[in-house]
Amino acid sequence: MRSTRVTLRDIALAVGTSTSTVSLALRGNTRISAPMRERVRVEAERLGYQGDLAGSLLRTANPRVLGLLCRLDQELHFTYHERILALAWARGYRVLVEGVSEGHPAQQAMGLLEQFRAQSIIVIDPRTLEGVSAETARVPLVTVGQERARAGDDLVVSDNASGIGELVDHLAGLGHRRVVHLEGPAGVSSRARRQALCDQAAERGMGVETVQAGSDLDSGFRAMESLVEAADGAWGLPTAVVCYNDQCAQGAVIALLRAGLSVPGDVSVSGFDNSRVAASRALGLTSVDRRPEDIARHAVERAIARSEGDGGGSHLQRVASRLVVRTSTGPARPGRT
Amino acid sequence: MRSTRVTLRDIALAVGTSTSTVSLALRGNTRISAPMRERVRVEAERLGYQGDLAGSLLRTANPRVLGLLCRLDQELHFTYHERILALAWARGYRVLVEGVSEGHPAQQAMGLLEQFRAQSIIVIDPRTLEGVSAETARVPLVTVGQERARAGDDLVVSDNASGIGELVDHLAGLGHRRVVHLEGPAGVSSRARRQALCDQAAERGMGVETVQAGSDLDSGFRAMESLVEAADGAWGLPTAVVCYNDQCAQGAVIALLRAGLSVPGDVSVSGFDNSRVAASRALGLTSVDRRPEDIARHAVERAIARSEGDGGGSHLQRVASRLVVRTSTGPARPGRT
DNA sequence: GTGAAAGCGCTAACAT
DNA sequence: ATGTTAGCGCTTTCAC
Repeated sequence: MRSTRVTLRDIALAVGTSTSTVSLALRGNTRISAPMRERVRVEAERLGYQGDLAGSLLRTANPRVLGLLCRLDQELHFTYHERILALAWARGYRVLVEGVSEGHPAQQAMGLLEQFRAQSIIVIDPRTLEGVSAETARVPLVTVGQERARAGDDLVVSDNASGIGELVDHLAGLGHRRVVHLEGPAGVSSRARRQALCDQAAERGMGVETVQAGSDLDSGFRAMESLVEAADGAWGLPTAVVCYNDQCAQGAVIALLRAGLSVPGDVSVSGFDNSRVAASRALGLTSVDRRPEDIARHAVERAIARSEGDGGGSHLQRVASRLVVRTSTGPARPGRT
Repeated sequence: MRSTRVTLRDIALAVGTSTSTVSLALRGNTRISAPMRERVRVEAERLGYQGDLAGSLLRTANPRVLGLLCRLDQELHFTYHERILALAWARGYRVLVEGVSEGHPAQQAMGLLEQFRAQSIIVIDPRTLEGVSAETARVPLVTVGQERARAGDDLVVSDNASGIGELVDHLAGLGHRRVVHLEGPAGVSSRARRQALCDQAAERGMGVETVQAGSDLDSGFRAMESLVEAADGAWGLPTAVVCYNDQCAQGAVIALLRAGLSVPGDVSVSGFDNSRVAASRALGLTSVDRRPEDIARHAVERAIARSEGDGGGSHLQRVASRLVVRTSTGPARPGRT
């Protein structure tokens, strides 16, 4: 809790050299002799030197700072965030994270990142930028999602088809001939996922019926509650329900259990995103994994390239998803459709 | 995506004045005449001026930057984070958020905040600093949790007793004479909560039996699974279960439902934290709310005071919790203990 | 009411 | 192999 900061100058004075030597030495530049580098390192340690980014930021052309804009209340965004931080750090980049939420609009968040000199910004899900014209951004954007936040930028997109294809195969193999899809909230992502499901199911001669639900626990709960009411017993229910995401699936499972039905005995349920709850023993949701590590890797890759001045055309990276089978899906009850 | 930044100098040149005037004008200093302030504002807008914190940070003694260290994978931390951001922003402070996670240890996170000149740091839950000697921090810390991260710092603490007292009253009123407590992970927080429950229950002549569980879905699920197995039917089960937090409670509910039991018909279940899942219709958990808005308010208050040089003794703020009753608790089945 | 000048801590170009 | 110098964009005296 010392009031005055230890600077390069303090180290230089202590070692008896110049600030520029200290600066280079601390960054491990080989222009400085090994022994000198060591002496500097030791002295910096002793004085408790903590670099000041303000000075560094100001001077250098590429301060190696990336921005990240996401909605941290969504677990998947948190997963991306974690991976992105680790990867960027390993490459010597710092990441400034801004979580967009009700009390902290995207406009503010974006401004702050630019004020701190983020050289390029990774945006998880274009909807995070709702209310901001992406055009106002003065830096390159790398979007993770189904569509670019702004033309000319880079995009890392999940390929839903692969994982959903595996899911449909899995369900067909278990004898399910018809599935109900609990659809997500209106939007590109939801549409893309539904389209993929319909396409893949059609190819395999499986029927899909779509019901409006949403992305959270209660959307799934309510939608399933309605289905159960309308069905009047297990015989009127579909044998399998494919949900927009894991939260929605969780709601659906709870509704089934509350109705005295068994999962997967009476109804099989699948989710999407392979989140923590999916992996839990309590639910054991069969779910589609989007390989967040790979997505994060590509996003960081592009963000760094852009921050280093790569202005070449807008890149597109497609990452295949894959199915993770757990206990929430099982054989279709014979005799039911 | 312009390559070169618009600076104060650019605005000054355009308006035909000096950078110092522009600087003062943009910050609304009344030393500058109103018409001049307006001209500067307009020109800044026209040029798309975006302040550069690097310069500002470097020059000014109190750059009005707070740091926030939390575990963003926990919903409650996210809630605090959101409130803190909004409150700090309203008072003209920026907040740099660092989410500690596996790939991004507390040491790194703390270092980064200091490098960016955070004047004081709010730490949600002292366990967030695991692996870091808090003594190394060169700035004041404000801890939110049950104990200080470092002696001499400020603490904002949840008063468990008030909410848990209400909970015990509520359960007693419903006819419950004995409750089982699903305890959280070993640690101060868990201990404090258990102690509060035992104290409050003792005062009202209610019996408490403690079972080791944890803080997540599966801890609750497993613990409840064991209880159900051991009980062999509803008659051997407690009439009410008080869980460490909402996640744990959720696991407990799912275990009960899977066993064909009803909540609250057979067993009442309560949580802690009043999270989104507690408020969901699917679960409707009776839960203890910690008034995160108030906690956030006090934390921001102290952090700002410290950043402005308030060195006076270490403050302690206690925030009362309160019960939120929902549908997961109901009358005890008559005849059962 | 406004401008000139100094300097925050750092890095990069240019000496030596 | 190391030191000197200039300057990043901003705020803050201090002088007018």
